[in-house]
Amino acid sequence: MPKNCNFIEKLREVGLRPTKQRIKMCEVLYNREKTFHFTINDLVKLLSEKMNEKISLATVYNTVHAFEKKGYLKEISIDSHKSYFDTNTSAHHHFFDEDTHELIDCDESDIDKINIRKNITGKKINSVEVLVRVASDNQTQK
Amino acid sequence: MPKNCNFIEKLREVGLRPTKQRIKMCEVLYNREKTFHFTINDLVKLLSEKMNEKISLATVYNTVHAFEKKGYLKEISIDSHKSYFDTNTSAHHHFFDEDTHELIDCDESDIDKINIRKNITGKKINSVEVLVRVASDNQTQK
DNA sequence: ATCTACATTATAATAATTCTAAACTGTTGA
DNA sequence: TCAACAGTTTAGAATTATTATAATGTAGAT
Repeated sequence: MPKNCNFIEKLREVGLRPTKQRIKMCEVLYNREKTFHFTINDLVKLLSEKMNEKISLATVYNTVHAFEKKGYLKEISIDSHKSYFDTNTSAHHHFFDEDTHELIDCDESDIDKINIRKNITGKKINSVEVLVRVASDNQTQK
Repeated sequence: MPKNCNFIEKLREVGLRPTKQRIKMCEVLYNREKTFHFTINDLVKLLSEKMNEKISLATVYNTVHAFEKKGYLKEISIDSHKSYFDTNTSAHHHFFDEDTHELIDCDESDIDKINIRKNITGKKINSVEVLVRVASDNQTQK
């Protein structure tokens, strides 16, 4: 979703009713310079800061999943304890900083096209994703 | 860990006390032809089938994590709801069958070496992993 | 303005995992 | 051989993330 677009129209287009909770979520998610990586927890915190009224946890889950289904958000698998989401829904790869638990997008040019030689009969490839785990260089201490 | 090796010695080597639970777990995990992908739930089921006495869930968690820390098992991130583990601890990539929720190892030759052009200052690359999601080819129906 | 279908909400339920404290068991060394 | 200790196992409680439920609220069409 583009920055500062008409969120009400955007929501209507995909058949989501533009409620004030959803509009607020759009603003928090998409009105920013860079793409945004977050967990549900991050998002709930941000929302309760930026909203005067409180928003129900269930609504955040429901809306995030609705957005995911409509292609406004993408889920990223990094660790098994939490779900991470990404406002950049195009096919792209990630760095994951194991010190800070931060996700960083890769540009197209950062990683060469992946060439898959294996073929599984009767199955088609849905996605190919690379996760590069990085950590502080000087881990010798500790 | 090699198949049919002396698990008692292996466990001692890394400072784990060879209890009967741990030895049984080694047998279930490593005495097989191919590498084994599993969730904690899979493992608990298998163990309770193959053991006369029951094994505590907590013990399975503890031991899996002990094995992971010692490098006998590797955790794989696929979906955020469950932890998957792999008895193949070398660097390798995976196919994930979204229909059956099965993990399949890639051989060295299945995917070309990944070339990372990006560099994050002060951080070193710990791992580079590719996950290829596949699903049934004829998804037109339904 | 009213109606209706869909949304939101608080709360309960579930699922995966971790914690806890007591009982148990390999191992070490007398 | 056996006592003692440190590391393990255990059942169950606690925690955390997520989903389900059912009552209430609200956007949008008539």
